[in-house]
Amino acid sequence: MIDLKYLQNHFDEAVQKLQKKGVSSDTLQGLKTLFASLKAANAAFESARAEQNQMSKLFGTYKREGRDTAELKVKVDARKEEIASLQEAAREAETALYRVALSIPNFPDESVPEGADEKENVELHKVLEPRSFDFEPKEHWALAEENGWIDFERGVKLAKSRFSVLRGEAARMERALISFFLDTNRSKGFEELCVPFLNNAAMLQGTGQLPKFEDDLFKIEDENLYLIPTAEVPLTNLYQDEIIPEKALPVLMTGYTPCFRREAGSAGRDTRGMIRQHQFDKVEMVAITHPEKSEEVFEMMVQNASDILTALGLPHRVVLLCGGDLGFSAAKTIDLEVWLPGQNQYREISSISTTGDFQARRAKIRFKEGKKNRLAHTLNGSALAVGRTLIAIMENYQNEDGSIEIPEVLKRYM
RNA sequence: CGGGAGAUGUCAGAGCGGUUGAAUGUGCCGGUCUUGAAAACCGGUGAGGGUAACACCUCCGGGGGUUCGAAUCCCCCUCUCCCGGCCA
Repeated sequence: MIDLKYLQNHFDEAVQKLQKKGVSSDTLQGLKTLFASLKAANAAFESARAEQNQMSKLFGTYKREGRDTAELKVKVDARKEEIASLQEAAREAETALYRVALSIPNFPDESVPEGADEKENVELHKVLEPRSFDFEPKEHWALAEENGWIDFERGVKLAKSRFSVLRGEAARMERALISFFLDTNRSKGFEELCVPFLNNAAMLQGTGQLPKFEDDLFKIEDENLYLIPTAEVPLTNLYQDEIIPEKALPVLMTGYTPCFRREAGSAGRDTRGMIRQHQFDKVEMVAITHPEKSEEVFEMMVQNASDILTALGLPHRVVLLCGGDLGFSAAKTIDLEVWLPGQNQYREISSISTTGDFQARRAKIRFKEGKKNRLAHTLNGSALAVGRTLIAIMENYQNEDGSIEIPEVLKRYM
């Protein structure tokens, strides 16, 4: 959630910043008004309640002194209804405010370039030269079929479309990649965690998936739980509603989880192959930092993900997202796009974001700074998306006969 | 899933319906003492909102109710622990 006091005191700046994310000034004006209404309603209710409390306390005094309380009771009763309605008004004001506030995206960081969509993202640099092929490189689904690595049909049979089954060497490589990623992250100081793949609504609200993006989630109706769309949800919310000692910062976590996404808005996109599935494996990094240290940790996370790709020998480029392409919670995002020779293009394989204090404010993740509690910064990033790495290896390590080499660093895992 | 017990501040653990936001112990911070440390003693120490700072409001698992007034009484839910069933 954005800082409502900031919105109140620096309205024009706020409008300007959120323009990059397509939020109208009318919406923000409405939010500002709701915030003012809440404060007014609270003030009215609280002063009425204060009077009531004082009168109630008198009963104790009167009784001890043996005085009659009948007159006092009449006085209190007279205001009862009024106070109840003031309380109701304050509650309604709060509900109205949060209904809007929770659906407002985060402010983009100053360093985020202007732009409407992914076409205006800025390539920062490339790592590794794509190899040249003396034959026509195939796309991963063709290679998958030739090698019997991915069983798309039976995945659909077991569940529905956009589910698939990895078989044999592919299944082993999936497992090898997970281990390789976790080990690498651990060597950079990230604690490895194994977390629930179902989280409750409060957690999904904490990281920003709810209330706005419920349609993108798989929900277990009977239990009121959601399949996580990314390990960012459980890892970040591990510290929801907690106050972390300053010396424990930064908290660096990594974990492997499957991720589940309805892909509600992407009908027709990437229907072929394993690029976009309802279920995929991912190893995630999450950091909770002191606000002054988040930039530094962000750079480290980008470097780490890039280093993993480099270690695998996968050519990639580092891209700074423009304002229009930023996600809901993100203040700043860098994508790593891996080269897919079969598709002859770069495709996203990792996305590293800082949310500033946006998620921390929602999830109440704070730390002790001296005597004061302060909102932390939260960051997250893939290192890496496992299925897409598998695809990248297939396409980059293919031979003319359709066979696939195993990257050197993975050999000890297979 | 069935039966019993419980949910209070870092933790432990009190709390007749009214000066209890909460005894006491413990932990932590500061001070006295000490060459230093320990011990002892003194003081401070939950969160959110609000304020220039006070005041003030809210929070004793969550929600609702009774009452002038609820941590204390009633109802519902959730969670934890113990017993039984089932089970990786």
